[in-house]
Amino acid sequence: MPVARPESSDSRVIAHVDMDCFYVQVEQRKQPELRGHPTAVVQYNAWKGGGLIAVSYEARSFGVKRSMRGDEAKSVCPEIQLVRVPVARGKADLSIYRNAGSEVVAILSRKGRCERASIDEVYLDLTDAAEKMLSETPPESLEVIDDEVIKSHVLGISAEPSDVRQAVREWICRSNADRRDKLLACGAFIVAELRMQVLKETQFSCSAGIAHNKMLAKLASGMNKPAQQTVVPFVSIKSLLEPLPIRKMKQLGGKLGCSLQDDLGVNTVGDLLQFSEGRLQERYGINTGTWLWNIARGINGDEVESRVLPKSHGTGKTFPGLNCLKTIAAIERWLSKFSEELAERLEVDLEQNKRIAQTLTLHASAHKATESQSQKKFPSKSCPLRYGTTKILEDALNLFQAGLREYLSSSSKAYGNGCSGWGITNLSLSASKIVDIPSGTCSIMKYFHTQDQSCSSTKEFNDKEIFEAATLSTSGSESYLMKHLQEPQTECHEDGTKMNTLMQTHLEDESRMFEDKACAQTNFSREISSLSTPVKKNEPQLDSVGEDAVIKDAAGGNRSRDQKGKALKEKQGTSSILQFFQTKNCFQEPKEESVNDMQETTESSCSVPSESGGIRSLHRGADQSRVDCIYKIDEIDPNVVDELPREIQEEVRAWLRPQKRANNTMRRGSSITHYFSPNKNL
DNA sequence: ACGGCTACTACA
DNA sequence: TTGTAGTAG
Repeated sequence: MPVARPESSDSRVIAHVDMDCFYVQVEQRKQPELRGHPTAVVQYNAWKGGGLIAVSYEARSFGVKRSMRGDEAKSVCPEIQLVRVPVARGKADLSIYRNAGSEVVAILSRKGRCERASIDEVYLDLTDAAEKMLSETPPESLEVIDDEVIKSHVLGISAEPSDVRQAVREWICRSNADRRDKLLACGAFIVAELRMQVLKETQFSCSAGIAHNKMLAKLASGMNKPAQQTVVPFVSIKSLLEPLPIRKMKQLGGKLGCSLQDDLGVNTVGDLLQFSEGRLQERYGINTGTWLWNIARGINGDEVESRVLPKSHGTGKTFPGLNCLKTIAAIERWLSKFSEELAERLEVDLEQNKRIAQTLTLHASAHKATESQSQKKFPSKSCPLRYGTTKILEDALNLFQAGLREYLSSSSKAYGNGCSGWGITNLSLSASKIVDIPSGTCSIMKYFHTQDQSCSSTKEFNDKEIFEAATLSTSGSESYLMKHLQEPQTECHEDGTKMNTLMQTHLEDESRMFEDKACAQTNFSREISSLSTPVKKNEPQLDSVGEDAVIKDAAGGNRSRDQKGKALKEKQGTSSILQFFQTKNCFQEPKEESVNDMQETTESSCSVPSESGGIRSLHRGADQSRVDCIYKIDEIDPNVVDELPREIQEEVRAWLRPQKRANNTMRRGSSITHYFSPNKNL
């Protein structure tokens, strides 16, 4: 449900930029011979020529519509060129469009706050830029005005068609105009400029709306397409909205809009004006009621959020009708592909944007197989996200099992895994709760994060530990590196349960110690501690440097590191120390024990049944960390450090150096050891 | 149950 | 916090 937000100002300059049939343009750039021809992008081709997801304007003029099948489009427009969406791992892969969208965002974000609203839509807050222009080079002072500005559509301008251009020119340059209009005029200049830049640098055309808020800008961007822009002056708002069918408004295209029509007889936005705020609140709740009252008047306080990156990554597929998945084996096959794609995208996000995702969620829809399940929805399930394809797969499978168990629980009969009882028609996996890695971690992060895929031993709970690719906590009180790049350890505790109880007391000690001895830290650990989110009182800031850490190659260390290093170097072009860390390649298929091992726990905030029928605790705060990959620190040839970029050489040397720890008895067996000890609860 | 895939927000 | 529902392109 939409919610009302106070309006910070009624003279902001907000733009909504909408790419024209974006997927088509992306394909036309790739294949220029398609330009000018009726073209559509279609995904999958098996059934009736696949479904259209983007249609060029040439094709639209033939009556081709989105959501037609490919065959249908061909019959309406025989010369249409159908371009298939790329397929990877047996499913549609939209990454080329996502990446193209990023190109556009990079340009549009130059002039003000930029919010990526979808793969092909962006909101801009150009208030500051417009005010600057108005004070420095107001439109009335300009001698030449770009044609792209003159071609703007300005709502409410009355002129004969032959005079429109002149009327727009005058509106833009009026020296006695309302300040709000002048700001919008400046916005029109800025947006025209941006759109030209986008065209020049990406070859993509776009349309835009320029108004005083997001809602109006969005409305306007769709009014004149393709490759045009539309301005909504303040005085035109009323006449724009009054006759507008209610369902044209964003957020009112679905059930809410339907309810307004059916229950209140509201067919246009103007019709809404007759209802008091109280009445609307009565019917739709405080928030939505106020929101409705506001939008009827063109009031919308939504801020343009500064966000150019997505808040989540997802991948999934539908399996309609007889294609539904009926066995765990089939589920696993697909989850495996999804895990791969997700891990890949997360990896790119980490590398490019220094962000990590914290939550893995599995969504599914199920076929109704029995009456008892017919109404029941397959529940979605989440758990902490661990990086690496195999870990994601392992967790996803557990989430699925948990969901399935719940889904089937109501049915009178107990269904086995066979081909009985259920069929999955939609399955997807997503990664969310993405947070930035604090700056300063990046230098070293780059060199270690890539170990994820290769680092997937499931004997992890019994191993000594040093690195963890990425794991997470729900507490948010520890640093990223603490969770991911663990210090060498001095001890290995096998009993996670005991450790947990010990931890509580040790944490406080550790916290005090940290404050006292912060300067004794190595560079490496200093970086670690600098990463920490601001320390709250009583929240431990952990720090520990293992003196005699044993770092071993979890793969067994049979090959010399030089061999392994060379092999990887050629393949990946990375420095050898990194390869050393990467080459443990302790790639193992998940073993059942890894799940069956799980002990029952009573304190978990979220428990899912494990395959063995035990309970697997998912959110355990600080105890999330596991470590899989182990190295012998003295196996690292100090010379390879020279191959690292200078900015991290010191960090690594300090870390490799035997620690001088005069007064460090507390460190041995200190809380970090417990903190990162094997945790059988997870 | 053939409009597939993705992603966001609000809410309980 | 996790999970659901609604919305949109």
